[in-house]
Amino acid sequence: MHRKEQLSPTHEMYLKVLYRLGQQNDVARVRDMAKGLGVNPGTVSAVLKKLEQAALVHHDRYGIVALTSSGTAVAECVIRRFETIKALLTEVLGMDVETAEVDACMMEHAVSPETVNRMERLVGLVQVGQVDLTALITSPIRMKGNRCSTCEMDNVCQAETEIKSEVPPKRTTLSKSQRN
Amino acid sequence: MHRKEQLSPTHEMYLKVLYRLGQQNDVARVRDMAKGLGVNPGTVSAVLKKLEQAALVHHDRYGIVALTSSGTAVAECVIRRFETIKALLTEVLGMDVETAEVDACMMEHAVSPETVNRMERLVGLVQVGQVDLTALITSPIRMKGNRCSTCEMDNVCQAETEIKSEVPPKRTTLSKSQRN
DNA sequence: AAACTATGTTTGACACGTCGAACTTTATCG
DNA sequence: CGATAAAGTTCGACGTGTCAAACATAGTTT
Repeated sequence: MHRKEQLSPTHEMYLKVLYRLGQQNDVARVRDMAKGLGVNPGTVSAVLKKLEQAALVHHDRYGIVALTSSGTAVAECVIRRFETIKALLTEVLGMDVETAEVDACMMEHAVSPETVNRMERLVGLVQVGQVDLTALITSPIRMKGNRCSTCEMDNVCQAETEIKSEVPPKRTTLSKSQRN
Repeated sequence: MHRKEQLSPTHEMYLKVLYRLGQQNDVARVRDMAKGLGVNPGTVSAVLKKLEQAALVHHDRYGIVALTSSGTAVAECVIRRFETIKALLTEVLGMDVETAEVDACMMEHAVSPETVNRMERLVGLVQVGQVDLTALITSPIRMKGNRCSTCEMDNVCQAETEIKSEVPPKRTTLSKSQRN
């Protein structure tokens, strides 16, 4: 079974935007994509050519753009990854939606299928109320080494080497094994 | 406060490898980096030039390569991200180490500082035994939409459109931005 | 239909990260 | 020391993704 070329993050983004546009506007045009991607129309034209060669989109000159069935499948896959990561960030880690979306949009191209599956499950558990970590995670009790909030500010990180341990034992939600 | 240029994933990788080499071998040379990065020595030479301009490494012609102090700081930051994500994947989601490392290596360039902080905290909670999700996450009970394990195999995803739901609607933050 | 405006395409240029091959230095060995 | 090997650099080339500007087409107006 020949494994297909891995799509670049860029191409995944193009497909994702195209999918969203299809949902919203029913049809998508080059200009919409350019807008949605924050990119030059000329660039869209160029990329569309490749996407068409890969049979992921249909696009006749000066016409509308549409996903093929495999393009749709890929887009849905990307969107699933995005939504899963976003949900993990907001619902499990308690991040704000804006940051979560930015992060998810970068991470969505980097996760393996199995990771997505497990993330999805974790999110499900939280949504179902079986697990609630937000309080714990966002509580003011800081753990050692937890101090990189301005990390990327200037690409310098205050992190220390000994990052682990030092949490007050305050058991809450289901814990099955304590190996400490 | 002028925010520094964001480093490319590539540059972050170069710094990370350099850091690791310094730890292991005490000194690092171009050939080591090339090996560690799976890349041509000529490429390393080229990239090193930029890294040097950015004052992240020292490198005199035909000599050894070393991180500057800011290079070291960046490398430590990247490594912290890597270790955090890896720990999340293995210890929280129960992934195998190999996959976790591959995933973490891609994701490490995509997470915001705050996300890392929270991931770190979650990992801490699990390590301390306050939380244990592995059994739940990996249990055979499959949830709806949890079905993309072969997703990237051929870039086609079996995921259905209705991936969500079946879980009590606990939040509604969804329909905020549609361009992501 | 002619003009004008929206939209889309092409072209030439560029930065990045990469390669392979030719060349240069440095190191080592006989 | 001088020859040879190992390591590093440079050079020319390439694919990707991007832009701006020139050009082409389609769609509306009048």
